[in-house]
Amino acid sequence: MTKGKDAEALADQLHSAAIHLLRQLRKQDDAGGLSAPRLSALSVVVFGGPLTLGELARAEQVKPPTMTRIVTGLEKDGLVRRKGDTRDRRLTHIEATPKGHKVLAAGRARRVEKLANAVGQMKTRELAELRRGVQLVRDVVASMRGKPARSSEERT
Amino acid sequence: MTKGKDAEALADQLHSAAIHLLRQLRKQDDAGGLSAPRLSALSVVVFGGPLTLGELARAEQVKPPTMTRIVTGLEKDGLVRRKGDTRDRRLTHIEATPKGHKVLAAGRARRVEKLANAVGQMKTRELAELRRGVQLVRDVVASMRGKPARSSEERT
DNA sequence: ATATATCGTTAGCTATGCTAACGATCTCCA
DNA sequence: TGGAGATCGTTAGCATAGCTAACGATATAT
Repeated sequence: MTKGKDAEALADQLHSAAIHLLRQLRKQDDAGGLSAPRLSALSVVVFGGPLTLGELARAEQVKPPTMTRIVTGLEKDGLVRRKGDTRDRRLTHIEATPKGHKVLAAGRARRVEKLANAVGQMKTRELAELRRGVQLVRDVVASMRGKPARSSEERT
Repeated sequence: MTKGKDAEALADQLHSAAIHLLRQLRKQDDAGGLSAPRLSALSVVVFGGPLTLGELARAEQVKPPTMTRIVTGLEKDGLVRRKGDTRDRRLTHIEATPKGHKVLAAGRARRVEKLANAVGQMKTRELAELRRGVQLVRDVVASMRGKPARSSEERT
């Protein structure tokens, strides 16, 4: 079946493209003092309202200790705040500061500075195709996340 | 201009999708003892023939010290070999061992185990769209790599 | 009231990325 | 020919991110 071969080649290309894209974007992010994981977490907090640390960890698909450190870093930079919960005092709510909002906006502008240069020169048609491709990648990630991989045998 | 807004939103989604995709894939890679950077470097060596360390670093868009360590790790696992150059003894050529070839193949199979599960269930039409999207991402990365970002003012 | 479960943190490991500085080697030119 | 300067890979040292294991504080259920 050639469909399987296609999937295989596509997997590699997707993998490689993702790696190289992130390496490029990180250069921009670093310039603004925000690493990719921090930026991603901040973005969730800004748009997703206040969250507990555990929720944030799950959203970012990371273990709690890792999120603890990311949040600590963001807090040290004054981008988010920790707030205790009066009802359940085990919980820590994370919320974005005004500075967090500003920095996120600035960071996006900086990233887009480069991407817009490349993407802005694309034809409208290509833009639509790219958007479609991104959506498909999101679907793929979601379905990987949900179900465990079936073995070749089961897949028959 | 709505095109710019589109590009901005698309940049974020692309960024986020790349991060989450790699997080998923890394789980599989780790199972085989190969992290994403090592796998990527090994892949270049296997398919790109013997390379010097510097060439490999440039191919992977990484600084030489970083590549030194990645290669050291791969070498310790018996996946690549360092070979001196008789003419220019400053150079170190990196070549894949038979085991390197085998492990690369196995690693790809493992990744595809999951991706194929998701991708294999896609309609042929969606497969084509995804492939197109990946190609566009590669183009975007390439054009980011080539030219420095022009400022908003210059872009007019 | 006590046992169990949950939440976030700390401690400690490995890996990736960087810059700075160095030793070895090559190249070029006086 | 010989010395200055460039190039290559490595080492050293720093920061970040990911993990597991173990713990203290708090909630919940029996």
